[in-house]
Amino acid sequence: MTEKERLELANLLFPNITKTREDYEKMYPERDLEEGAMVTRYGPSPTGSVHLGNLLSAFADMVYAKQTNGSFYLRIEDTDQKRMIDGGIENITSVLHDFDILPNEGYSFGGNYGPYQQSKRTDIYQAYIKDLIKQGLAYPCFMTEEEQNNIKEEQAINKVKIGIYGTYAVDRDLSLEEVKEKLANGEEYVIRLKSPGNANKQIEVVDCIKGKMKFPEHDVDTVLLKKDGTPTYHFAHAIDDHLMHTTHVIRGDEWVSSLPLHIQLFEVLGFKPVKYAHIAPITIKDQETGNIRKISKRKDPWFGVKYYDENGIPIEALHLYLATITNTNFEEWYLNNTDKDISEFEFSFDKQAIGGTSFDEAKLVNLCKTYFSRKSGEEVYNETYRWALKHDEEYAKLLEENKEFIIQFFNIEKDGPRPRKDIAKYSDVKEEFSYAIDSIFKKENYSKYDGNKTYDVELITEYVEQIDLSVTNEEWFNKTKEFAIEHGYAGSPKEYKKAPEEYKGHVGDICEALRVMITGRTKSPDLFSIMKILGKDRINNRLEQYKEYSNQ
RNA sequence: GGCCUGUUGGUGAAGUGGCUUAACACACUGCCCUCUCAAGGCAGCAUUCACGGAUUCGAAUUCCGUACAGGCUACCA
Repeated sequence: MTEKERLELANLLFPNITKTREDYEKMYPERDLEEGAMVTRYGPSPTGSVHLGNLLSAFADMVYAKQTNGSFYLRIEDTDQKRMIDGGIENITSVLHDFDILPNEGYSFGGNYGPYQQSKRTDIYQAYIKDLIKQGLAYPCFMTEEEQNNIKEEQAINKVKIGIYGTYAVDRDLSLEEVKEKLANGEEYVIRLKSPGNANKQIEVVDCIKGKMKFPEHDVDTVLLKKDGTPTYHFAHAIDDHLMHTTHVIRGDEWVSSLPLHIQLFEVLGFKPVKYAHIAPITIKDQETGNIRKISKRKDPWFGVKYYDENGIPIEALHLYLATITNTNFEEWYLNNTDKDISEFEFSFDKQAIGGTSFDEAKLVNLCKTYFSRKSGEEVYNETYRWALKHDEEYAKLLEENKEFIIQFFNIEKDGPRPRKDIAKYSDVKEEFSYAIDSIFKKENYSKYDGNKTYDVELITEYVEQIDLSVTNEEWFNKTKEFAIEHGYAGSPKEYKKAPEEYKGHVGDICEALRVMITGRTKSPDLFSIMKILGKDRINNRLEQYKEYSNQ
């Protein structure tokens, strides 16, 4: 086709597209950002629910843009209208809000490079397609599904690469007359790239995470515009990331094999290339098969994003976990920088795992515990309260009524250099501090404590009668020792071990009895602190309850 | 079938040719501390980096082959 014929074809195919690519280039000028600033984007497709993997890539997008004073934007990739699900878009934005992974630009966040929704950009894509046709770099293809399937079969039999390329691309060099005829017949068509590549040549690609990779050049005439006039992912990616001036495309690993196509597309379109960073999928070792597999919604509850909220895993702790997946050296840094915020850590692509990143639940739990241990009692209260409001209204109400009182419990052993690590989730708090609120204690009582041991209530009652709650912890313990010795118990476990037959037990046993009667559990934070907060009346009340319980 | 990528302990992993008799963390086991837990301290936990070969004075690190795993091979993203 001559240049003139191509122009005619372009106008024939896209009569309503009046804006040119030059118009769009002017509309979306280069961003005014400082040197090294990264522009990243999260480009979900509203075809299913958000999962951990999505969160991970969005998190990485956010973190890199933030630390370079760049921009992180949200773009809805909804070119496949068939697979759209109801509420899909709303779900994406609400998850980003819930998990505090907030773009500073994009769909529902504003910005100058919109619309940030691909289904609203059809005219833009078509303007570029029209230009490509004018230049002879793309062409309409009228092949039917059947014709394509036949080619596929033939290729499979001959064991050659599958796809429309080279001599298989039969509509590549149709004359203008032929095209007009097919159009007149009402034949449907797609627009394909007239790939200039040669598969015998190699290209080297540098990925920010994976490093150097070699591929054969892309030579398939990939579909750019579908029958319905909407772009394929590949084409939309090239146009959008160029026009929105993305500097780093951070996306899932499943895209690496499209890299030769994407690079070619940028070349053909005359765009400045973007940098790519491909994140390995989150994997898990299957308990049954022992194989490493992609994390799955069915088998792994942590995969779904709801899990974190429902179980009361703090968002910040999840960020911590995402950070440890994103950069392998983050974990050590966090452990050694107890007073620093996650934003002070410098993320870098070469500290990112190349292979699959395995999900380690035990590590998540531990991270959560560390997170809680660094929070003050007041903070624990506020966050737990917020969570309970949504998931356990009854408890929220109790927290509200007992606010100042329960914060005292949350603060036990918090001031030292080695804070307690006993809570991992908000949902643990109610159980862990069940002794702090009378009404909960009454209900739960000693039901959770199913030890066979019975304790001497008379002895403990006598002990409580003489107790002085105004003294220091040390004085208290010395008194307790004295009391133990007076009543035939050893003053320390060591002494007891030396001659067990001489004693009824040791101080620890008295404390244990006391602990069980007061808290209903054999483990608790510092006993004396609990007693001080509870006060004598409550303690006596618990003793009464224990009597009733043990008489049953 | 073709094209890519990966494979270090129970787990997550550090490591990019000699400083590695493989860091660190989680888990586990034992001891210590101790009123119970938790935390903390100490010790133990891969003589070896999927396997085979090559290069080198020297390899977990480079190259080739094999096995296994994952991804892509759509008018889905």
